[in-house]
Amino acid sequence: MPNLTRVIERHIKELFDVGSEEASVSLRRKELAASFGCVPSQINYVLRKCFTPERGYLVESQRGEHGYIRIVRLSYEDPEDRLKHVETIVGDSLSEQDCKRLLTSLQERGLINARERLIIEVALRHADDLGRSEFDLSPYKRSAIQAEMLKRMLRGLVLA
Amino acid sequence: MPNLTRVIERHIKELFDVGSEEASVSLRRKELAASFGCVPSQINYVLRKCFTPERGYLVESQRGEHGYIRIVRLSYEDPEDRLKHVETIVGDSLSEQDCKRLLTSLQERGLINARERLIIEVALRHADDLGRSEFDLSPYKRSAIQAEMLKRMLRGLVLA
DNA sequence: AACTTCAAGGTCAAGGTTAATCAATAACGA
DNA sequence: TCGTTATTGATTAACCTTGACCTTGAAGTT
Repeated sequence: MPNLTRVIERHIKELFDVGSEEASVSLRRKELAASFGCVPSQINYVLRKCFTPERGYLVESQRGEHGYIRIVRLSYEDPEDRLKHVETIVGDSLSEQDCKRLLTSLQERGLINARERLIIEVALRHADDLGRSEFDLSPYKRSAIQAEMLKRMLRGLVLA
Repeated sequence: MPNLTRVIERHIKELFDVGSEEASVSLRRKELAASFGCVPSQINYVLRKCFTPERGYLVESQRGEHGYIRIVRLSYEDPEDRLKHVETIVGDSLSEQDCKRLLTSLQERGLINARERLIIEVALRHADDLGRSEFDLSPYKRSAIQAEMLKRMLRGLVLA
């Protein structure tokens, strides 16, 4: 028997499929857990593990009576290859120059637009600022952090 | 039967819509409560929960005879005002919850879209991850870093 | 003007319901 | 075996609803 987390992940993804065009699904944590015979917090584990922004999902929830968990999908599944492509380009560390070149290239190919690029550049710059002035990190370490951050941001986006 | 709070929230928001661009609506607590068959303090709960500054609203009221409650929808017309509003709400540090509320509100008003929100959340998450697991920062410090990063990311977007 | 009335709205805490978190443990895979 | 991933359950936090009690302020009364 495959592990429960995978089963639940697949089940949730199927909920998206039946709604074909549906970009979000709602569920009740307690019921879902009951239907899989597991403890409710198992659902949180699956969400934290598989339905992250980095994978193109946003999760919102409500407690109390009429509580729910809603999962919004912003991208279609299984663009693993494109994803790999991005990771290869970014690598483990990249210079400011490389970063700019990459973003320009993505923008030219229509994978991101000007506003999206702006957010990304601001975030990376801030991380770099902090790394230098607050934590006194080496240039290499800072560029490694930027690379990781860039990959995460692109992961969720490039899929769509 | 969806929960009462949501129903009342939606009802109040519709009052804004019918007034087409009206910046505020007035209502009487007792009457509104009666029309929904609930206790008057339920109205206060809805106001406290749904019509807060981070969601883009202000509430003022008058007691005594001829009392009333007025709900003002903050104007997002002027870019400078929007920026000021964002900076006020974010401040030096803000909870995960307030962050989500602000982003939701900005998204509802069309100031950011889902993809933009996704990048923002990824960047904040990554900063938080790093702060915790790599640099062992206190929760307050992490939230301060996230606040600064959020303000920077929104600055360019909100002014556009 | 000072006082009283009383019709508004405000506050708070209790009680029930549901989701999130976290740390400990178990299971798995290299 | 060792490190990662999965699972669990106890605790915590968030949400909704209600109702008892408090505060304010306009209008009437003296």
